[in-house]
Amino acid sequence: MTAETIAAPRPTRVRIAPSPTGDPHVGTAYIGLLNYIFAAQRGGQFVLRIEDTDRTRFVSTSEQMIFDALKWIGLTWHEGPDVGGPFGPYRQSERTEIYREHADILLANGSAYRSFETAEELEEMRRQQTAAKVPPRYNGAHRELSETQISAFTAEGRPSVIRLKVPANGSTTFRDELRGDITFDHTNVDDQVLMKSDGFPTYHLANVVDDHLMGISDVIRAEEWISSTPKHVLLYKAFGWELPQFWHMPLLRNVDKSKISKRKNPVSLVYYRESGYLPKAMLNFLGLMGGGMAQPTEQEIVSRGLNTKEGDIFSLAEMIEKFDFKRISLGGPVFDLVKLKWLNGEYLRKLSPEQFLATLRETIFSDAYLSAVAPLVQTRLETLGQFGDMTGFLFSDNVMPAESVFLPKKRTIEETLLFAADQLATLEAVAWDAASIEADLKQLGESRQWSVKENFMLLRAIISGSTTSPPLVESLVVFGKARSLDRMRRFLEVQKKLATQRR
RNA sequence: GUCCCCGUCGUCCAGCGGUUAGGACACCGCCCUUUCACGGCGGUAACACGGGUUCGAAUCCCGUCGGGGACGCCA
Repeated sequence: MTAETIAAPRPTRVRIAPSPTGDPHVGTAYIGLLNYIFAAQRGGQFVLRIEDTDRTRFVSTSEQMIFDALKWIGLTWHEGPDVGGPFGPYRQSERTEIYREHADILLANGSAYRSFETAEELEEMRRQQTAAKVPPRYNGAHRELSETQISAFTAEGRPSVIRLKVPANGSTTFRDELRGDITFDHTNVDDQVLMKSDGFPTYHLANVVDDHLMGISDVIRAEEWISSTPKHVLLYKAFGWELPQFWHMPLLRNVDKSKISKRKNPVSLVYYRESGYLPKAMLNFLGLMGGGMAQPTEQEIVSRGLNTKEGDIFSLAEMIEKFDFKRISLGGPVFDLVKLKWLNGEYLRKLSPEQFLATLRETIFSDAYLSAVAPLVQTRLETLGQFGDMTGFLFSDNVMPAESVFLPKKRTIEETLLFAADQLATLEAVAWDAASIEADLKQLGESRQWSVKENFMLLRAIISGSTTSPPLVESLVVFGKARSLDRMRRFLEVQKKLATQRR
């Protein structure tokens, strides 16, 4: 089969489909921006769909944070859970009946089958395959189950999943608009689970069904999806649906070129907002990633009297005007905080003194923030001038305690860093209120034989950079989860590096 | 390990068969300046390697090497 599908002209409709599993991610903003521009350039529609089919990772506050973060950088959408639209609902958890019906269609036409292995059995299978150095893949044991076997399993009450029946032979080729044809041999395409045993669909089914039902013409998503695209193509074909065009964007990277991750780089948009980055700078920076913007030529710079930096500084409107998807560079761009900061500084300097003051008052010196900080120190200070001394770490972007500050007397550096990592893991999982933080931290200390004093002093040092500070837990609450966790992660990364260097 | 994608200064981009390989960030130096920053000027720094194709290759083809991604009842 070939990828040549004569695409009937259809209206441009694109979407982003974030999962509400935590803080809104810079990658979501990046792909969101690209989709937004794509739609704007073609007079199309930009849809926001919430993919909340994994109830184990679901975070209830996440959806609203995603809306807020996208609006913060200046993106809006024509259809979505909050604004509605003709193709709703836009939350996958509200569409389960639709997926069930479509899974039944696949079952009926032989494109999918029921499989009754338990998660443990599958894990064991993968373990053995990995040990034998063969690619971990479903072994197909239940591909050809007879009706009587299926009835028997069902009668036993065994839970089942529905898997895609990938043809044993042949291959699937699809066209990536940036890369050209990409072919996967079917021996390398796994019988993907489509419906989980809890009745929810996996990404692959839900995504294809929704994209089709919502009339999505162009799927613009991150490169990490390339290897599952053949499964999606197989699904479109099994349903007899027209394929969308696929545009796989390069993946944002850490400094070491690996896929961007919170351990090595702040990735929460909440972090950037609360740390005082301007949304315009963030948007501009994301637009820089992967190219796409034609830089002004030497002649343009001269004739239009542009600054030479002009090539790197542009607005959303300019992006819509000039961004060219066919120009995108395929090498994964490093998310370089240093350059982001420079850009942010450029935007800050452009502000009039009045605007600058107003911006400070809306952001890091907002009434909301100050009124949360003030009670922490009111009883502790003797002059107002001490306010800055006591709360500096809550307004700072760069805190790193010396070893003499954070290292408990009777602990080695190794066990201290290990414990700090445990603190991080604990706080990552906790609801961000004083009682929960305190309880979980204390529980961790007990289980690791760390005294309350050692425990809280270490964290105090990491967060405040000092052994003296306003109350720790309250400070954490005020400082916010995104920034607190990031400070802890930076601490760990830096100290681990220093520790290895010493060895 | 298997499959797929990618490969121009440290980083982000420009370059689309003929350029002294260009710009920005970072770095270094000089100027401005009581300091720092801003600003101005200048500098260091790259076509991964090997074969082709061509009069001519960073640009086209193949291979090698390197990097990344995927391989979940996560998305």
